Amino acid sequence: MEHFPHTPPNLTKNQSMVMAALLKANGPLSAYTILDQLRSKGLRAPLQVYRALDKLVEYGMAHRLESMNAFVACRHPDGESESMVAFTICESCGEVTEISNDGFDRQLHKLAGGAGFNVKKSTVELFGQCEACA
Amino acid sequence: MEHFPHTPPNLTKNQSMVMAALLKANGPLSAYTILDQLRSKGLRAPLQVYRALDKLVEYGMAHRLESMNAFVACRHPDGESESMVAFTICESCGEVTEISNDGFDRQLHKLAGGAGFNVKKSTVELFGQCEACA
DNA sequence: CTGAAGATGTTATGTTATAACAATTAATAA
DNA sequence: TTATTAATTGTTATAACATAACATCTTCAG
Ligand SMILES: [Zn+2]
Ligand SMILES: [Zn+2]
Ligand SMILES: [Zn+2]
Ligand SMILES: [Zn+2]
Repeated sequence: MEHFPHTPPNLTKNQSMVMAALLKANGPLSAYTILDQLRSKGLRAPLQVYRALDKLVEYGMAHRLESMNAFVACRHPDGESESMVAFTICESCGEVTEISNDGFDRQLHKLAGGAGFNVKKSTVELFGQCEACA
Repeated sequence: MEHFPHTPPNLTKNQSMVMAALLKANGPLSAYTILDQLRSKGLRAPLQVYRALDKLVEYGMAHRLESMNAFVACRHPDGESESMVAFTICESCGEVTEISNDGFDRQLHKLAGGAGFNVKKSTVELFGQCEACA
């Protein structure tokens, strides 16, 4: 839910540094990995990273991968729905991609709705093999 | 994937104790909560619980909720598909339910397949309000 | 300017999970 | 049975992930 890619508010110093680290990474980063990368730029404590990540996730500029305790920059492909987000995580090469689809979003709400449940936020993480590794 | 509810192999002592703790709980339990409950029965270290949980998850008798770092007994409703599992997690009362659906499973594979991804295992966790709390 | 809200810095602590190794028990086969 | 192997258990220590609490500083509307 609340997925607003490509909508960068004015980021603070710490938020900018963390966002830059996520953008230049080729895959998900843990908060502590980010911290290590930014120690040379003055960051010293986990909280400085977690606070920045909280905001970036709130702004829709980053996502948390629950199954990996890690974070990625939003790579929302243009032309795809912004409704719901799913991630594919290749177990061979570690590549993570972000996909979404209106139809799937509706299916998901329908599935839950059938059980009387009103979905506000979803975590969908798919493990398997990417095209290159298959 | 590999969801085999109601297929209990012969469990070992620790596995049985952990499974019993999950079954009598009304919701998800963290490994450390399980440990505390089973200290009186002789368990002393986190690994004893984690090892049992690993097996129970492998057997399909329990599930790990990635977004909560917690575990639940499989409550797979009879008559539902065993293909893929989704969880609803009520943000008001904490109730967790397990649902699955063949159509949704196909949709999910199709969505990923469209991106060239072959899904082997999925994590779907839905947050919102249950019927009673809505 | 001034007060309120937000962001930062820092220390300490809480929570979740695994490494490494020794000992024991269960299953299998000669 | 007995040797061999595989699985499970027990234990200590440590790694990895996340937040509490509090003081300080910055931003910005009124
Ligand atoms: Zn995104
Ligand atoms: Zn791959
Ligand atoms: Zn189940
Ligand atoms: Zn509820």
